[in-house]
Amino acid sequence: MTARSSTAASPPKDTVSIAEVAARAGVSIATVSRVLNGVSSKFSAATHDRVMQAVASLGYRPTVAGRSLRSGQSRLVAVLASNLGNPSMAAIAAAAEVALRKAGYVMVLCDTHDQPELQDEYLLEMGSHYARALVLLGAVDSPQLGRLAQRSGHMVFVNRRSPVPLSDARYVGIDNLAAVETVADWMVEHCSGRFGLIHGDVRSSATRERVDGFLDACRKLGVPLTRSYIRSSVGLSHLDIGFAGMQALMALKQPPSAVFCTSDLIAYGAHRQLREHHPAQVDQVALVGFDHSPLNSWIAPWLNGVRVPYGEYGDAILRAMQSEQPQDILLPYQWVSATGAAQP
Amino acid sequence: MTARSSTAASPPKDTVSIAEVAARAGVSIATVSRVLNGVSSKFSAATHDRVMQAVASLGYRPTVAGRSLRSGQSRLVAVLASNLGNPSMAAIAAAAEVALRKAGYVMVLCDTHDQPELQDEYLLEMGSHYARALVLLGAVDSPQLGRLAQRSGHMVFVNRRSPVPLSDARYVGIDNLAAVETVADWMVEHCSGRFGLIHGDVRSSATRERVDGFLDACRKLGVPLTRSYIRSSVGLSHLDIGFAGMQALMALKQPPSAVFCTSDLIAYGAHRQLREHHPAQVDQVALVGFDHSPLNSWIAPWLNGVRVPYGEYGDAILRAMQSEQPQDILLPYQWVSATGAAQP
DNA sequence: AAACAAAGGGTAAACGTTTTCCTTATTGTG
DNA sequence: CACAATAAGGAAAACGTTTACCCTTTGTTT
Repeated sequence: MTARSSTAASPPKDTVSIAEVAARAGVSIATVSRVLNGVSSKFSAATHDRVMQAVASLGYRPTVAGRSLRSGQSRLVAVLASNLGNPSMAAIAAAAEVALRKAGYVMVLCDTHDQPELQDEYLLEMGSHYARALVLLGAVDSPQLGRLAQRSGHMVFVNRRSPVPLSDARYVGIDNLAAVETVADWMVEHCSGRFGLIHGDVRSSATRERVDGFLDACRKLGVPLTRSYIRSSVGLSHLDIGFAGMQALMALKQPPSAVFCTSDLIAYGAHRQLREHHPAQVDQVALVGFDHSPLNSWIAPWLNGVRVPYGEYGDAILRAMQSEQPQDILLPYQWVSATGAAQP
Repeated sequence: MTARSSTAASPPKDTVSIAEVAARAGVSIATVSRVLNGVSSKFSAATHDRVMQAVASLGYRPTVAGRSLRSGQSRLVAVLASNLGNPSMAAIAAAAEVALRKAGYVMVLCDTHDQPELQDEYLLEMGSHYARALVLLGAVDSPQLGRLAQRSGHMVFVNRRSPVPLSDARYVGIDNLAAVETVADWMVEHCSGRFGLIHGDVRSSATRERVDGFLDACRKLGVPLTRSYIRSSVGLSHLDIGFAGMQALMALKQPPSAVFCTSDLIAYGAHRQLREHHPAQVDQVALVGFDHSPLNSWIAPWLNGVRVPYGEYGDAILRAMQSEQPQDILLPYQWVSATGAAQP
C-alpha cells in the first residue's frame, strides 16, 4: 500500500468492520458491540458517545452475515406468495412489508408459482438464512412443509390454511363462512331468479370454505343451486375460469340473474363474457366478487362483493408471527355494493 | 443428555452442519465443501458419492451466513420498488423474480414508498447482506445512492434513470421517446379536435421523457398543445391525478377529443371522471394509457395505449446486472388499440 | 533410478460478529 | 476498615463456511 496523505483519494475501503470502529474509538470490539446492541450498564456515557461518533464518522454498519452466524438469527422474514401476479397477493405483500419494516424486520418476497418444488426450495433457502418467520400466502402441499414446522421461527398461513396438519401453525384470513352468508343474503334480497356460482381451485382452503359456505347458505335460504349452476375449470387462470364459467351459465335454458364468483378476477372474466357475447344482459346479471381491490371502484364499478381488508393483513401477520401461542386471526370483512349502473 | 437408543425420537437436531456431514462420510470438512462447490480434481469419484450420500441422508444444506461471511458474497439480489401497490411495478417484480431464480439468485423485494430515507435504509441493509446486485424500480434521489455506486455489486435502474450521475449505472426501460411518437401519430390519425395530456410526477425520468417527447411530437405534427390542455397534480395518486385532470380538461370551452395519460392508472382515473360526470362523452373521448397490463383487455377494453413488455423485464434486468460493462437496455414496446366500444 | 508432476485430501486460518468469562476500579455496607 | 457488590471494559471463544497451504501417494518423465 502506497503512503498517501489525506488530500488524495482514500484507499478503496470497501467495508468497514467493527475492529476499525473500536480502534478509532479507542475501545475493544466487545465494547463497540455492546454499545450498538444497547447492553446497558456495560459502558459509560462517555464511551457511548465516543463509539457512536466513531460509528458515524466511519459510516459503520454491522455485517449481517457475521451477526447472524453468531446469533443464529436474522431480521429476515420470508413471505412466500403463490402468485405475485394476483393483485390481491401483491396487496397483502405490500401491507406485510409495511408492518414488518416498522417492527424492524426485512421482508423477503418469493413467488412459488403454486409449485410444490419451488415452495420447498424457498423454504429450505430461507431456513438457511435463519429467517425469523415464514409467511405463506397460499401454501401448497409440499414435502418440506411438515419437516420445517418445528424450526425456530414460526409459520404463518395466510388465506389458505396449511394443507398438512401442523402443531404450531398460525393463520390469518377472513371469516369466509360469515362473508358468503352475507353474499347469499344480499342476493336473495336483491335478485330474483336463479343464482350461479363460479369458483376457483378447490385445493385452496379459502375457495372450499367459500363454495361450501355459499351453497349451504343458499340451501338454508330456500334457493339451492343445482349442479349445472356451479362452474369451475382446472388449469385455467381465474380470469379464464370466469370467462368460461359465465359462458356455460348463459347457455343454460334459464340463465342466472346473479352470479357469485369466489374472486374478483373470476368476476372480471365473467363480465368480459357478458360484455362481448351477451351485451344485452350485461346490466341484467348481478356479479358478486370477492376481494374488492381498491381498483374496483375505478374500473369495475359494476361489481358487488366482499371487501377483504388488505391493509389490515400487515399487522395481523405480524401479530400472528410474534405471538408465543399459535393462533388464528380472522379479519373483519365488509360488503360493498356496486357503484355503477349494473344495479338500479 | 439422556442415553436414548435409536428407536425413540431422535434428539432435537435443529441444524446439521458441515462437520456432521464430514463425520458421516469419513472425510474432512474441507473435502465436503469441495465436493459441494464442485472444486473438481480435489476428490475422487468414490469420495464424491460418499459425501453426497451423507448430505442426502442428513438433509444437509449449507448455512448462508457462514458461506457469505467467508466469501463476502451472497445469492441475494435486492429489488427496491418505489411503490408495490402499482400493478406495473408488481408485474416487473414478478418477472424479475422468475429470471433471477432461474439464474440461481434469490430476490429480496422491498418497498421504498418513494421515500429517500427508506431507500437509503434498504440500500444499507442490503449492502450489509452482501447483495449481489441492487435493482431500483423507480429510484429517488437519496444520499446513499451515490456513495454505494462503487460497491462490489452492480446497480440496475429500471424505468427511472439514476437521479444522480453514476459511472457504473445500468438502465432497463423502454424507448419512451419512440413510444410517445407512436401515440401522437395514432392520435393525429384517428382523432380530430384538441388533444389533452395528463401526466404524473415529473421527478421521474420516465414521465419527463414521455411528457417532453409527446409535446415535441405533437408540435412537429402541427398540433401543439397549449398550457391549459396539460394537466397534473402533485401529491395525489395516479388514479386521483387522472380524475382531477380530466375534470379540468372537460371544463374547458373546447374539451379534448383525445387524452394521453402517462400511465394506465391515470387513464383509469380519467375514465372514471368521464363515466361519473360526463356519461354522454364517455365514448367520445379517446383515452390513451401507458403500460397496458394484461388486466386491461378484461376490465378496461376502452383503453388504447402502449404496451410495456413486463415479461421481458426479467431477463433484461438479469443481463444488465451480469454484464461487465454498464449498459442500457431498451425494450421493444407495442401499440395496442382499444378492443371495446370506445373507438368504432 | 532419481526427479518430478499430479491427484487426493487433511489442517488451520480467516470472515465479522456476539457473548462468556475475566479483571480492575469504584462504590456502598457492616 | 474490611469486604462485598457493582460498574466498566478487555481477551478470547464460538458460530459455519471457504480456501490457502501443506502432506502423502501414485504415475510419468528424464
